[in-house]
Amino acid sequence: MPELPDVEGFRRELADHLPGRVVRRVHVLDAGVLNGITAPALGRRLHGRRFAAPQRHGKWLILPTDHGSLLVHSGMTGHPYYAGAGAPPERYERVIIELDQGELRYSDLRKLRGIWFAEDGDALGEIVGEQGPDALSIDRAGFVDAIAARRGRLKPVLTDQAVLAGLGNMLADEICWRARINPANAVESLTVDELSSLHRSMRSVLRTSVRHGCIPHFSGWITTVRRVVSARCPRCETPLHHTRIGGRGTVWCPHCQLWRG
DNA sequence: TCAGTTGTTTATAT
DNA sequence: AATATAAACAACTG
Repeated sequence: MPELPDVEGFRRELADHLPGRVVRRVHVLDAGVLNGITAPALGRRLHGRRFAAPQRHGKWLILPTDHGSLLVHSGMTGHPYYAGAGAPPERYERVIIELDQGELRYSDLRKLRGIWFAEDGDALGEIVGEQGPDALSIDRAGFVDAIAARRGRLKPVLTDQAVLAGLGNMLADEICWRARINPANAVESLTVDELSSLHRSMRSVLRTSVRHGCIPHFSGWITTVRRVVSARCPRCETPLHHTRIGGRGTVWCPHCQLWRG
């Protein structure tokens, strides 16, 4: 599930509870979510540390303390959250960090990504890898700069975190559909107007999604019907096409989003 | 039983 | 150097 809007929702929730909290004890229920650090070492690093305000870049959640940062990438199924002490556990709880008030928890069904610890900014940069500008805050000129220098098909470029950080498979389809551009079109083929339209669609889709903490299931959104068999375009009723672009399931309207290679 | 899945990395090929 | 593809990671669901 987690793309930029979900992670921003996690950040918002933690921002209400985490700043100022001090780590009392770390319980690693499943070390499979830890990366580059053992459970005892994580306990030593975090013990007594005080959390500051949580931050986000793309799909990365950054939880700074007074010495080093906890980094969380939720993969497809991860959920970092704050819980009052004694709150019932989620189904796939993996880590519980006891605080002086309440707990910071991480649950994750599939464990595709997980948790890292960065001692400093250099370590953080190594862990998150090359990241483009955050999709939520980029302006039109920055968007065009990031996208237009690339070649290849539009969708894989939009979802490349080194180009633009935060967009995932579903957001990319929603944005392309909103902008009436085929996700398989070559980036080189995009006109100035189409790039502007893409940026406008991205802003609009992100703003609404961030407000909801996820891509909303509204009628009039293509995401809502992407898994429905024989689904039709919410705009023109043409049967939607399903294909695979860049190895990912992709849905688009053959009438609204003309293909030109 | 088998295909598919909202994310990313790695290896291999073009 | 960039881009494309497939497989792998893990644990489900239909």
